[in-house]
Amino acid sequence: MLSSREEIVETIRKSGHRATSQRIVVYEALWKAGSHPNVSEIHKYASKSDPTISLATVYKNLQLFSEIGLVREMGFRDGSMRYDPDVDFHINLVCNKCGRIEDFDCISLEEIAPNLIQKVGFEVQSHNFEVRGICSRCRS
Amino acid sequence: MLSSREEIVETIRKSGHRATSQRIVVYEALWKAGSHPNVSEIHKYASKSDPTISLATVYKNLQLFSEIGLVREMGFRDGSMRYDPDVDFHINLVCNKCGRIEDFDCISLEEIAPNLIQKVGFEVQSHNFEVRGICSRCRS
DNA sequence: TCATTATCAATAATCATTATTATTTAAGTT
DNA sequence: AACTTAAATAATAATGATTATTGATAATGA
Repeated sequence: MLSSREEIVETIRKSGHRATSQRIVVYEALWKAGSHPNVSEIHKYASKSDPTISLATVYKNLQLFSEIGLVREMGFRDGSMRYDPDVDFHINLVCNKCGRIEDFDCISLEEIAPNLIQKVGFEVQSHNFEVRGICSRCRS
Repeated sequence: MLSSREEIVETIRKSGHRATSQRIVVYEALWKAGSHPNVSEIHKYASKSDPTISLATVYKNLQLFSEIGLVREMGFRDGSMRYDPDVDFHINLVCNKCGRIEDFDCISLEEIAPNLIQKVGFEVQSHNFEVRGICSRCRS
């Protein structure tokens, strides 16, 4: 997580984009909105800081953040996209009953599939590792 | 892959559902439609066997197949759902440029995250392991 | 056969996302 | 500090995938 406003501004600038107030608001909302939020949840939180921020702006900036590696997109069963600000490799345990998503740390992608670039010529940019089932709460 | 019509019929019946001619057509179309097709591609192929089959029927039956483990759903960036009839654990290498999806066999989920059920009480039902980047064709 | 119930086709409705357009603004330049 | 201009924004219309609805049809069990 980029903690200070200056860090966020710098990261966005470095990527060749403008550090607008809306972008900072969206990035902060991403963390406030809880675990793996979807766009409307992020928009809800962003609206608290900037009541006039448009939904389209939230969409666009989440896309930008995804491109510059600040967030990870997770395509979802219900047709909505969710966003995970933790871009490190891990498993998302998704409960099929309650929909809750739990992070689970595991061995690295390099250990699971070593040398993808040399073996099959595939250059890794991002990853999304979902395991679906029933969580502990729903089982008990 | 369930190769014979009898095998398909039996699998659907065992799950407590009717083995209608439309279901068999959809299941067969799933394989004919090539690698990781989306719903409209599957519908296109199903229509060749049954010209009156409805898009909604294809949707419903793919959902059913997913529930009974005959197919794996893959939520996608473009908002459409894709279907992978290979339900064994593997990595889907998705190219961000051309959209092509390549399968990559790797070590098992049990080796990556042993005893999920004992460790965190999570009961695994299905999985979707996506690694995105640039494929060999697009890099050269 | 008849009754029951799942499934079906057709299409309308929904909802997430993207495109459009006129306006505003960040950030470099003078 | 004012000027310039491409980039970003707000508001909203358009798109497109998916789901809901409804009346018809067909499988299954009594």
